[in-house]
Amino acid sequence: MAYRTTHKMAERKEARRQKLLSAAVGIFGRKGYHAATVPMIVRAAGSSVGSFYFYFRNKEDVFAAALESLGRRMAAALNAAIAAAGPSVPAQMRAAVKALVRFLAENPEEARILIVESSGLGKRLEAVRRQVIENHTRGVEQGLRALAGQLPPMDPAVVASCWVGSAYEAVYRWLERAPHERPSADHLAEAIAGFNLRGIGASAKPDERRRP
Amino acid sequence: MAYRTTHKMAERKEARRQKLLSAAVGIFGRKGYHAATVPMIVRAAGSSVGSFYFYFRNKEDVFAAALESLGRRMAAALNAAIAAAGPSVPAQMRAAVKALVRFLAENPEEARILIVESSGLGKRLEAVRRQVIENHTRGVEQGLRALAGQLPPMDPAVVASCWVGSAYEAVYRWLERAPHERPSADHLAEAIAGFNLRGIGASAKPDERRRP
Amino acid sequence: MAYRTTHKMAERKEARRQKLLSAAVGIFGRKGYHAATVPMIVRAAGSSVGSFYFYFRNKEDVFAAALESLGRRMAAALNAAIAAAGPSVPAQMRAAVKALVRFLAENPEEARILIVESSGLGKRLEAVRRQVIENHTRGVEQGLRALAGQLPPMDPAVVASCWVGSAYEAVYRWLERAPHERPSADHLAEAIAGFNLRGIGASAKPDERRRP
Amino acid sequence: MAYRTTHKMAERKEARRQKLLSAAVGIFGRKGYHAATVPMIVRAAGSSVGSFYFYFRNKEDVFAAALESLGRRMAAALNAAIAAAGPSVPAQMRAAVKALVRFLAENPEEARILIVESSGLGKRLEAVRRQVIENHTRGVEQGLRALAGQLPPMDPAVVASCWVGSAYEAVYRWLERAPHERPSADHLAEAIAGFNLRGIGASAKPDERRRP
DNA sequence: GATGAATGAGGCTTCATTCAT
DNA sequence: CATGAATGAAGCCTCATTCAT
Repeated sequence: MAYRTTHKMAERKEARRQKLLSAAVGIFGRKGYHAATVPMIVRAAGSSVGSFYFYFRNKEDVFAAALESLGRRMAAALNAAIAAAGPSVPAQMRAAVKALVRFLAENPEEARILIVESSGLGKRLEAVRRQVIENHTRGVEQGLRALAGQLPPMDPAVVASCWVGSAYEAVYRWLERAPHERPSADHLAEAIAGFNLRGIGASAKPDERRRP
Repeated sequence: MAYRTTHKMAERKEARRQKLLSAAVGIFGRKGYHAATVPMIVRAAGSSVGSFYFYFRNKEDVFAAALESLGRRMAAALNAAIAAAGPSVPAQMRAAVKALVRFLAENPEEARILIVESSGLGKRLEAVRRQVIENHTRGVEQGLRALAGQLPPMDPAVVASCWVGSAYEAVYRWLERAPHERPSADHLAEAIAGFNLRGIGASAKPDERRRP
Repeated sequence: MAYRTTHKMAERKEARRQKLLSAAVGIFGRKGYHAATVPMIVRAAGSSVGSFYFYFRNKEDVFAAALESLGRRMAAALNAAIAAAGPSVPAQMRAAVKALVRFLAENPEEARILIVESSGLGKRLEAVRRQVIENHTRGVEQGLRALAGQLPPMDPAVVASCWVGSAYEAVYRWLERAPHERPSADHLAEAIAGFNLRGIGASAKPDERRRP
Repeated sequence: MAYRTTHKMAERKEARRQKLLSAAVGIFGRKGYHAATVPMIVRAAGSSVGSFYFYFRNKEDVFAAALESLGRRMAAALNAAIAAAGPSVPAQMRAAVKALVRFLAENPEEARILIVESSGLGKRLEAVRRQVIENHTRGVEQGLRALAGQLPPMDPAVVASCWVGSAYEAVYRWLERAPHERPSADHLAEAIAGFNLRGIGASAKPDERRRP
């Protein structure tokens, strides 16, 4: 019976950690890293500072955890979209862009953490943030290399940066607008995908993407 | 009569202000807004806290001043490049991208202020920062509208964001690399310009840009 | 279960607050509001700045708390004296004067806070300070109105001010003298009471106070 | 001619000093000692900090000067009133009260400096302030001693304090009210004088004051 | 494990005062 | 003499982190 109790305890423990983590995401996304305080987070989580420091080494630590969780979830979303897009690399890339936009649009607090509120936080955190973006960029870069022969000559590293940069900036600006006065997330995704696909020299038309 | 020497004094005054301002740019660019402290700035400027608060209302104020100066200088650089590029709009846009990259490559501290080290600035400062980028974006948007008929259909607002986003992100990533292991700024600019011009559906080849 | 010991903790908490508060009273009474610094107070209380700001919002806040506690205790002392003085209003008023003098003589630091060390407190604090005196004055005014028919005609509002002003100033001057070269607090109280009772036209002799 | 120039210069010098001094009175009376800043004062005087420190040793110094000037002018007003009141001591004392009230009512900023804003400013200034009030109190005390035989027995020192305390407090409270909702200064003065004269056991009726 | 009181380093800012022009 | 830029000491306050209960 002991291990069962232990099991439940572990579950509770993890649950509490998650509650703190998601409260932190909310506060960080809304206030930014510096304006967020540990008391704020624990209040939002219905917990206590003591608990906070039991589950996380320090403030930086939750932020990193938030970023990492975000990275995992984003990667999962992208991979799922890519897998569902069939074998055509351009189609995959388009699907990935759309998945990214949808993900960020549905998780605006996390989007803010990734795009806005995590710059300039010092070596450690900047590294974690870049990790997320680098992963993404690297994925794009691979796609580009796979298509190398069929595209105009270009520097894949730079162009991959352009690809993700254009997406993030466009989403950022879109998020800044009041929800009722901005186009749909799908329209946004389409526009970004079009720009990027044309940018790499691939056909930009969504309906033609698998045709010969 | 000594106290009438208003002229030289005004010069010295302005000089001191500039010294503080550029010291602030340096610190902000290197450490970020939050990690930068007023004592750091005044030490770097060879000045004193008292002087600092004589010339600027507060820390936020210098940052805004830095950002504004940066915005002005950047706009000047872009405009000069555009003016020199002749009447072809695509040529102008290409020239602007190259000027932007060159400017940021030559002023890496200011680039960092604008792109990286600016998280959690609070409404006011974030607005000033965005202003700089918005101005830029708006310029691009105008270019796009001017070319409307000759380009594939696209949402100019979104595409303008993509345009500047791709540039900033690519420059950012370029700046992160050690100076000796990165391609030349010109190569970078060329690659970005290529991507962007293709992205909007214009010819991407630099040599064709002025032909009818 | 340890963390359930809420009772003892609450006691300790209140004790700590009280210690800070009374240390503050001491410093404020000795140095005045402006010359008193938070570090001084916490040192006197054997506490820390952090704790100070845990218990009080800011320096103004402690001062207000000190003033309010003082007001309560003073009112209690006056009311007790009045209650013990029997039904004769003049006797009550005399008793109140004596109680006031005794209270201030026994709490010289608080007396200083109330009477002397309180310049330039800003609207908010000055209002709290005046509140204490106003309460007192209002009490006197009520007494005067109760006696209206039996006294020479007078403006009760002004006369009430005179009543309390004479007491505070006399006490202040008395406190300024070195303890060994001043008359007894009782003598002082008697003299003030005599002056004030004569001032309102009531019999000033203590022994006659209850006769018809 | 030289001495004439010197003369004029001395005049100008004195004039500038006076301008600073009266500007200081205004600011001190309105803001209090601590909230008043040297820049504020010099701006109000149309002068400069440099000048300020030429004419006064420091901030404390102007405050003391303001207080001293106030003391002189008040003493002059009281003495004039006393001289005009004829030989009857009670009449003189009544006249002095009325003159005091009138003076303070006509110079509310100075009244604030004397009564409110100069407490708790440290040894030196407190001494200057007390000087002003002590002078006044001493005058009252002398009157009391002159009347000794004709009055009920009382402690002249304490009673003199009561006398001035009642006046200052009543005036203070009167000044706090909005100008349009307070009784006339004369009414105030009459009420205070009545209280005080009764308080020392002298006849309180103004019209009977010179009768045998 | 949970709690929240306690700590103190360190940031921002003000302002009296000085002194070169 | 006038001016106002320059200085820096000192105060208030925040908040990440620790630790006794």
